Amino acid sequence: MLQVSYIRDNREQVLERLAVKNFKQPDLVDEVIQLDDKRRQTQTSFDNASAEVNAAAKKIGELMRTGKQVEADTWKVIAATRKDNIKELGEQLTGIEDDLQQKLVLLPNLPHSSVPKGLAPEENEVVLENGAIPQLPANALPHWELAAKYKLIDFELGVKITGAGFPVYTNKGAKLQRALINFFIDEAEKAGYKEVSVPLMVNEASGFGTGQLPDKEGQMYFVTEDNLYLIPTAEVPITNLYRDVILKADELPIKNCGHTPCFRREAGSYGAHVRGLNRLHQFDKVEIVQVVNPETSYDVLEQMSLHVQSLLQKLGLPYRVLRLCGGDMGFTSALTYDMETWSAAQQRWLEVSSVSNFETFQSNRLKLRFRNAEGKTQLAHTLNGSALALPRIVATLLENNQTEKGIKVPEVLVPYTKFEWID
RNA sequence: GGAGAGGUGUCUGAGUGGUCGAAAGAGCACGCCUGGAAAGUGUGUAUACGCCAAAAGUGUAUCGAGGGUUCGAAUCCCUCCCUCUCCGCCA
Repeated sequence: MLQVSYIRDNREQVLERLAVKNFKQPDLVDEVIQLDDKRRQTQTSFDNASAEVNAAAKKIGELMRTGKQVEADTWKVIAATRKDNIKELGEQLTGIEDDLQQKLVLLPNLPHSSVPKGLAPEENEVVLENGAIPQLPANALPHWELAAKYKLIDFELGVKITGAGFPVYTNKGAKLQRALINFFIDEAEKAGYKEVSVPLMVNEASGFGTGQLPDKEGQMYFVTEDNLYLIPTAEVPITNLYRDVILKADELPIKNCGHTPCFRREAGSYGAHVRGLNRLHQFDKVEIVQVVNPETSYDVLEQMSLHVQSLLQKLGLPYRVLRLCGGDMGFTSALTYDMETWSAAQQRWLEVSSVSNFETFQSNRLKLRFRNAEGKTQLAHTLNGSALALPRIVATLLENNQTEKGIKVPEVLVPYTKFEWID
């Protein structure tokens, strides 16, 4: 959520930045400013009226104590007449605040100055490409066929017990999952992230804090009986650990990592391009999250990007890094890098990670602050990234490493899988 | 699921209608003391919003949330949420 004070002081710039994101309702900006003007006026009236009544109440207290009953009664009458006025002003004020809030949550985060303008994924900027694109023989199989051939994943069983998009991993497929999770967590810890294990369901306040609500409730599974959402990413519980927290400056940066399953409804996105592991309702992911001093957040973003890249390098996967254009960026992000690996059998890039700086967009909702050098509270910056999401990594590993003998397990994973070949 | 207790500042914890943004202690920060430290001692120590060019200052709100009674509510009443304890059930 953008800060009203910022919008008020930087109207032109806000409009300019929103245009980069192709934001469709720029009028909201002025509506917010107007509502804020009204809010402040009303608050001043309310405060002044309350101050009068408070003073009268105090006076009555004194008069009562000194036994001046009659005089106290006359003040009571005066105070009573002000009451309706205060009540009305108070109702006006909360009404305005609600309106303001409602409009405010519709405004997306402002993109960083380096974000390219653009509407569609094709306009994302390729920052770099790394790793040789493997040339597979003509009879190379896509991962869903490999998964069947080597009995690694049983999609049909998943359909039976739950439904489409909930695969069952079997044999070395299950082992590979666990190996990747442990590898990713170990790498994150080496990079200074502290592991946390968090709930997989969150309440509404948490959903709001990281920006999933009220915007994207359709994407999350909702447990109606208990009013809880299944997490679409560990970002939600991990970042919300710091909701309503004021940190000391020397507690920054906070670096957490965690593995969780992620649940996404992915409503309306069925089709050939989501075959196999390409898009699932449930998948595993290791997430890295940081809470940092605003001065350092863009350096941190680069570090996080490099961390994700190092994982892909160690796994020997060819990848590219994209700087998302305004139109393809998420609602909450100021700058996002997507990492994609080349899926050799499908002949396409698959997104395996997304690393974002949210600046104060989340922390403003979370009330996540720190005490700065002047001793004042200031909103921290939050960032997160997948490091990494499993299914598409599994997909490319299987596809890219297939040989006539079987599938070669990357060297770095062997200590975790305890086997070198899937055959 | 049944029965009970309770939600106060960073924490412990007092506070049953006015002098309460809130005692006391702990913690923390700064100062004094000390060769240095501990102990001791002094001071300070919530957040948000408004007014003000800004600092200073000042006003308002906030004692789980919302509503009510009252001139006045942490304190009384109602509704909701949450936590804890015991019993039951169970990994």
